[in-house]
Amino acid sequence: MTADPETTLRADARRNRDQILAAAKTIFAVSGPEVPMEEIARAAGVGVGTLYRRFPDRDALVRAVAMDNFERVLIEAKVIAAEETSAWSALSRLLRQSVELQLSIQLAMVSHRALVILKSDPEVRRLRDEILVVVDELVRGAQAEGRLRRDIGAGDIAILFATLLRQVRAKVPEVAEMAARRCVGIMIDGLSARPGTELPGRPITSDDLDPADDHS
Amino acid sequence: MTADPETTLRADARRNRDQILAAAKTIFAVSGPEVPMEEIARAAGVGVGTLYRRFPDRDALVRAVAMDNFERVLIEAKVIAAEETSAWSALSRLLRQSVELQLSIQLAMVSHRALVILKSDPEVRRLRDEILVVVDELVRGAQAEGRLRRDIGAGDIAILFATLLRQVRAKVPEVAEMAARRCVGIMIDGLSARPGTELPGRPITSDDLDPADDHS
DNA sequence: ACCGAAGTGGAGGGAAGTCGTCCACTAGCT
DNA sequence: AGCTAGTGGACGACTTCCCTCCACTTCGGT
Repeated sequence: MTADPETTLRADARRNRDQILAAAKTIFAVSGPEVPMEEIARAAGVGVGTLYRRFPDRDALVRAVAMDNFERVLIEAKVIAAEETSAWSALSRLLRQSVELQLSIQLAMVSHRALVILKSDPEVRRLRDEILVVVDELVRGAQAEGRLRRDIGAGDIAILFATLLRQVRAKVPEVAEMAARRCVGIMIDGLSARPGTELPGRPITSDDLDPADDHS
Repeated sequence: MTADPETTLRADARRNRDQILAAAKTIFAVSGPEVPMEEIARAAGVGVGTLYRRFPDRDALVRAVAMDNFERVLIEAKVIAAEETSAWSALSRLLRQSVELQLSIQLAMVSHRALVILKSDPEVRRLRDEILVVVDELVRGAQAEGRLRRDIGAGDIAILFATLLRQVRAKVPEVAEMAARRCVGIMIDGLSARPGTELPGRPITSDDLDPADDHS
């Protein structure tokens, strides 16, 4: 479904489509999935008309962005897992990269809006689950190696990063970016095994994150 | 300015005012300072009319909430600092409590909206600065004790917690709450001194957080 | 008990912002 | 060179939120 319509697209249209996707990814990442469509269009250097031609409505765009990102992350995760020699180093490298990769929205199922949209799309869910499987393996692996604290689940990590990576504002953009990177660093240290304190509650698994069957 | 109007208020009015403040605090904490006024009114069990009678506009409400919270936190911080025997234990206890105290918005100067509002109010700033002074002392103290990693500033901590404490959604509310608590735990561990990895950039100080002289 | 002042709720006018359509125009492809 | 896919952005409908206003209720002193 991703390869089909892309091939039949005229060259310039194709380019625009990619730009829209890229712009949307960035903007969604910092401002959530509810930003005005026009802003996305502007950032992509196209008109709203074009945007709507390509993605019939906001939901379609969100879905597309999610797909794209999940795919990228999944690949990245697999590559890293293959390259690194230990699960722990793979995990921490993946997390560090996630700043650039804007893992945020992707895991950020944390946004209610995005959540309901994605929930309905089995394909997206499948991808997401695949990612979680990889992460889960890394987690278990790193724990087996004795590098990752044992009182933790993949869900803990997901939540940690999903919430952390959004919207760190500061005086200057560079500071904000640095801040994000530092936060990740601190968190990774917090994750590593050590004689340290015990966490309250029980490890949060990926199941805990599943889209709630919402009542509202 | 806080004691004056409260005393002349009729008993029921007083009660309503408090409920509004409490509701606003909670709601701001999870959804940011831009939520519809009506929602706050509803949560407080009053009509919008009442809300507006007590706080002429949104800004006034935000200010009031900030004042109230800053005051509470400041007191709390001082008490803790006095009770605990080491700066590190004081710091980590304060941070742990911040979940309940919803330190979020207060430090969450992170929200652009709140930021500009509070920036204009010298009284609020004074309070905020006082808090930062206390935290700064704890940070330095804990570092002197060798318990807190040295490559960190009060700003790092502020950012860490401000971003972390907002809106952790999950299947069930209890899980969300637990998740928040666990995140804090992990972060505290990440903050503690250890042979661990070095952080990128330089320590972020409280100055870095100061309201930007904004161009937008 | 009673009454005046203080307080209350929520309907509704109006401002602001978004959405998605539509169509005159441009530029790829053959 | 022409046909057609593609483009941009003005625009009307609609939603959302703000805050005012006023008929009604409640408090608290006498």
